[in-house]
Amino acid sequence: MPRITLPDGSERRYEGSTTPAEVAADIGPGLAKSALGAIIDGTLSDLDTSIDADCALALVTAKTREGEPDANGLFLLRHSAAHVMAEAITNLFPGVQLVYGPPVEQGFYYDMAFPDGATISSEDFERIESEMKRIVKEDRPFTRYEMPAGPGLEKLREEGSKYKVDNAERAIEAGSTELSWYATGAPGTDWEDLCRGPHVPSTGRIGAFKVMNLASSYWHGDENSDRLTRVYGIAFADKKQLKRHLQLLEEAKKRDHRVLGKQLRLFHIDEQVGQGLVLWTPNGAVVRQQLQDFIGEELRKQGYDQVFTPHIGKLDLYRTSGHFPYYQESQYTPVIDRAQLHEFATEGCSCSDLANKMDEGEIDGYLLKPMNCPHHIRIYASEQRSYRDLPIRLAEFGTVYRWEQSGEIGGLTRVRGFTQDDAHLFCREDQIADEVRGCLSIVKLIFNTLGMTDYRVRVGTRDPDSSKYVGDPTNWDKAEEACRNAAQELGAPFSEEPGEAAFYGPKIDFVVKDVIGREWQLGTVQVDYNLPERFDLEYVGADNARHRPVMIHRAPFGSMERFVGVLIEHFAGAFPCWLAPEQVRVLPISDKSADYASEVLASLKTLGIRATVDDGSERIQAKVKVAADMKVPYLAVVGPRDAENREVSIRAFGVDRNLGSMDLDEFLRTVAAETETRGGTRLIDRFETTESSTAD
RNA sequence: GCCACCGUAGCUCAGUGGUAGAGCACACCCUUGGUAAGGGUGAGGUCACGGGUUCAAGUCCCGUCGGUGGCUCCA
Repeated sequence: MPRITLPDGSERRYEGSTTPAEVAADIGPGLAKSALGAIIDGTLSDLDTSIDADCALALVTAKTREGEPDANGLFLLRHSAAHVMAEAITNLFPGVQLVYGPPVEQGFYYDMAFPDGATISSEDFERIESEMKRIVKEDRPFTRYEMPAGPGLEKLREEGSKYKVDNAERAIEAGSTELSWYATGAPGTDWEDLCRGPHVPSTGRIGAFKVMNLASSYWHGDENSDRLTRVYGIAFADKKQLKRHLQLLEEAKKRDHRVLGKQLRLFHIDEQVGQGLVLWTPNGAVVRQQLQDFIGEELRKQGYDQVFTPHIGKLDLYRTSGHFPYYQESQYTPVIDRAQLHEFATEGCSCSDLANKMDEGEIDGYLLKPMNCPHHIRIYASEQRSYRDLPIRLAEFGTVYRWEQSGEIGGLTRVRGFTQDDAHLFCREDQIADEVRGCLSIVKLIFNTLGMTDYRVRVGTRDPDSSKYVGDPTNWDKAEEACRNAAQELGAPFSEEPGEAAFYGPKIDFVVKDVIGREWQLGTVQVDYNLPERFDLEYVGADNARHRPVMIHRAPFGSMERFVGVLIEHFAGAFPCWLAPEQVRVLPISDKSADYASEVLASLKTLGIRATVDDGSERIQAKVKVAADMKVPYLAVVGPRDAENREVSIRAFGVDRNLGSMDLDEFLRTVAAETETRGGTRLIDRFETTESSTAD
């Protein structure tokens, strides 16, 4: 006699076994109609799962009470939609082998292997969708059936589905004694798929869906294994939600830093220069420079020393650091002495001979630096260091070059040449905790100033079962503890990921999302026991003996390229006044106010404010529109009335009206103060406004 | 690197094997106006590049370069 506890605490008793569907029907016909699945003692389950014992039960519907899509409801819908899509594709493309089709954050996908010669393209999406519509319209029930592991495997082998056999074997290895299938309709006659479930009750419950795009993937994610075709789709409970989702995607496109980068002329990537090599145009250069000034100022306050180092270094340097031998495939090919190269050529040396000689150190070329640390290390090693000198903090906006795979490059977020806000701290063991904390305090300050609160922190610690790590385990424990504590103090969501430490030390990573939901690692703080060893670094201790310092690598924003890319999307291109390429645009009403306009402009420039004047012959409406398109924070409209009173009429980006006039000197002072305080005080706060963010 | 799609004016994009198009931007002229585009005229093209098929290619085929989405990778 199961006793069922509902989320509100109420209880229901049943004679013999029951199902969530029955419970839903008992609660009300509306719920019975809208229920998609159930959570039984915390496990998401089918609506017709039989309940024989006491349990806690929550029914899952497509929407929460607030009318938002329910995460579990979406999971069920999308998982089920994946089946429907797979059936549709199987019907349309005979011979397709199914691999794996889970729901994911942005919808669902199904991996499949097409028979030799067969291909699918986005032109097929419409056909697939019509076929899916047919299946949905038939409203066939998702029917689960189970078989013991042995016969189940036998069945799959007979069907010749290599990938499904593999899936089943993995499930059995993981402890399953039974395999389950879901038929869309009647087992034996209708389409079916090996699947753990759960699913919505019937295909008709999938209210709205769309096949989104195609991609390739590898079986087991292994590039040496079979290449699979992955078809992505999205599903919602109703058409309205789907429409909203597609609209949001459109909106997101407008925030895309690649789109805004062109529109606002922030940067340019040129085919003739090279893939993944960013040209910072004047507007973007302002944003970057402002950030660098900000970061640099904070670093000086925290006792960092600025250094500059060249873009290349001897190959041997990177042999010592280990970069060249271990990460060769992600570096640009070394630059080799012309005479030496010529000599080898006349000897008839082959390319592979050359590569070998390079590996073995018989050729000493130069490498475009993949990291800044070796140069900074040589600065540390250039003088005798005492324990009293530590910590030594060497900072540089250092440009590094990495040979990223061509398919991975794009926009500002993944490039081949980038400038890190890099620094290396050389310290004593007992200073690690303080130094790590110091690194994070800069991150916190800058993220707060920019209003970037939507980031998460990963703490990578070592895998206790592995022996790949260098350094003393008790020191590791201390360093990990320092990272953990510092991350916690930061106040952002953080996760500890055992096994994610580098072999040379634990690390803290900062991760943000872009407009299309992709996560990007920005900065990192890494404790390093390895490089000081490799370079035989030392300092003289209070005991007059030589000791090994510990290094901390830290680039809290990762690279200026990626960070500015993320920042463009964060602000949707509408930078706060202190960062904006153009802070103020002066708009004369007509030629009659041209003289006053140039006077205003000159005053702004004298104060170092980035300003321009729009002295075209357009009407003021057009000038306002054009300035709004460029997302200029403040517009100073000047006409005869303003000139007479030595005032300007102010308009701010995001506020769709004239804010009124202000005394010219006061305006100048206020904008200058806003710039100086990096938004600490703002001109706009002097007006009663409700800022809208949808001004474009 | 792999799979799919894409590359036409400065930008955003139409274009059915048969004369290269639009809007915006740009130049010039008219308009001198008070807060999200006044009006006119004009200039602007090796249709990414290289081959091929065809009487004829922006359009079809192959290759290269570049872009987009995903996979893999990211010290």
